[in-house]
Amino acid sequence: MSQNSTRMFYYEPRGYDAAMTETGIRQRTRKAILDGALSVWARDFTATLHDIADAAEVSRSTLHRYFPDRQSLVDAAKDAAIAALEESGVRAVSSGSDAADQLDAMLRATVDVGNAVIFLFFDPNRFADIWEGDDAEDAHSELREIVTRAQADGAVAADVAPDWVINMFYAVVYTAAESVNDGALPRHRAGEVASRTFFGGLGAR
Amino acid sequence: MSQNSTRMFYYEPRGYDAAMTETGIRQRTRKAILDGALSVWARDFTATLHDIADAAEVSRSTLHRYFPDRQSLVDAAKDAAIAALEESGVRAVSSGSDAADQLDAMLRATVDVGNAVIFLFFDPNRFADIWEGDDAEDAHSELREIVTRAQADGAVAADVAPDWVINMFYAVVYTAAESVNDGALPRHRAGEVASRTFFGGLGAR
DNA sequence: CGAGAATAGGACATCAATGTCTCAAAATTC
DNA sequence: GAATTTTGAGACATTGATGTCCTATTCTCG
Repeated sequence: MSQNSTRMFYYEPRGYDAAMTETGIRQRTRKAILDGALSVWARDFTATLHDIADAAEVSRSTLHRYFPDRQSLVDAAKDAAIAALEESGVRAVSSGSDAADQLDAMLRATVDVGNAVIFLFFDPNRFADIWEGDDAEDAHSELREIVTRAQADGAVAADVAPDWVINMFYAVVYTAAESVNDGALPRHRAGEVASRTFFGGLGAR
Repeated sequence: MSQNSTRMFYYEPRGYDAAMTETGIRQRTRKAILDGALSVWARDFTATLHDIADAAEVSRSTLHRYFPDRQSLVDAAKDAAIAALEESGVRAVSSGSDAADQLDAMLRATVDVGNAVIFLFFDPNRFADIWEGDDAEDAHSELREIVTRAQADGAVAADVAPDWVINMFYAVVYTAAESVNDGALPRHRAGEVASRTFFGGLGAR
């Protein structure tokens, strides 16, 4: 036929298990896009795929090669956020048995994935389908258990409700994440600053 | 010229002071559109002008006749929300001098304008330009003063921080407003239910 | 270096939301 | 009930986001 004699492979997006069998480069690109989506959408969920491609320092073509349509990127970002959050929780809890240490580790770990937290929880309607039933309770039960124990140990003020501590926990995470996004706070100092603020305000004197 | 002999007036939108010099009908239509915008945008700020026209039971033409573009409706809705909120606060404070009565009245009044609260405050980035400086503090200072006085009177639990009470105040308002929007709670019972829940949880035993 | 892998960039079609305009019908008022 | 006001409905142009496709260029790794 009239085909050119040179090779004409234009590399197509992979199938569902793409993330499993990808080369190192593609894994890094995929991660960059997901990170960009998380940080941009955490601040404004109406942001454009163009905005996300920019944030990920990738062309829009490349973005579409990895995530054919908007929804698939939303789903992947959601999964990535949940995975990051769970991983950070596990890491923190296994940092020792002392409640105060665990709480501190959990705060720093959560600040590290602050964008994931904001992306997932900021707008209750965004992923309302996921949090129905007891899932919302379960998500916080581990943190609540640690907080209660820390209060019993005298490491955290016991004259406020655990819920108040938990609300403060997330308030600090939110503020830290926004400051990092704004560039007002260097990422490597975020955990330390958040911890200092949290315990300086709530730690037993 | 070639003009038809019959009258050809197609009534145009009015100028900036339209709301001042309007007839009763137009005032009611304008209010219906603003109410629709508030209730729809409180739940989802990305909602379409079509959605708002539907909610207001008005055609899209009519909506555009009153608010030429999206931004002008957003601005008008914002102004209406602020006015409603301030008016409800004034009404509640002047309901007596007893702190508990004032707090109860303020809660019921705020539930009445729940959509305005959600529309204005739900997404801190939405109207970030308004709340810069001390305005955010001032907006809550009156409520905080009443709460503190109610705690001193023994009408509200004093072993929690005033901020926690204020957070609960808005949490109850949010929940009530959403329930009314969902149809799960009749509007005329919202104030009563909110008040009962709020004081049943926080009132001194 | 050279083949294969990956990306950038842009042309293009599509779609949904926005905004404009016109006319007919309904509602209101006198 | 006639004049005036107001609305509903739809046709239309515009715009921005999305999604597809093709090609040249760059990168990576043996």
